[in-house]
Amino acid sequence: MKPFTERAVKIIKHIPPGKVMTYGQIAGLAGSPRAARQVVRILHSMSEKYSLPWYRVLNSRGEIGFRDEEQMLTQRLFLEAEGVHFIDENRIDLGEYQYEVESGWEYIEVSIKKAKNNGK
DNA sequence: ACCCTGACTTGGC
DNA sequence: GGCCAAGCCAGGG
Repeated sequence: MKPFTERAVKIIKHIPPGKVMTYGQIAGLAGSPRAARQVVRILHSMSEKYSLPWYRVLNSRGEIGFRDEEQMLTQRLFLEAEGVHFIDENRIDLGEYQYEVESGWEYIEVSIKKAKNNGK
């Protein structure tokens, strides 16, 4: 797995319950700000394999990306189960739920290490 | 090795 | 607000 992919996977796994991140935001933190589509690819092909909380990733407008009604509903139910309130059929308030990372990738790395230490 | 696929984002009309 | 084009690229067939 390439470094970008590896970092993106770590970031996605690191999103806390009840919070969301956008495709572009993840791409930026992983080191390639314009690679939102790669994040899509990762979610599409690796969610199951790496147990990713895929439903916590939305587009830059705070909407669920799926066009398909059933998949969209599935994602919405996952989020609502974590307390996320929808202001529209498929849209949430990013200002309220977006997981903001202050200082880039380094911060994520530190947080992951902390989480590991807590687990010991 | 080439080709296609993706749930995207941003900036510029 | 909408439409368009460009940027991005690993994994599977």
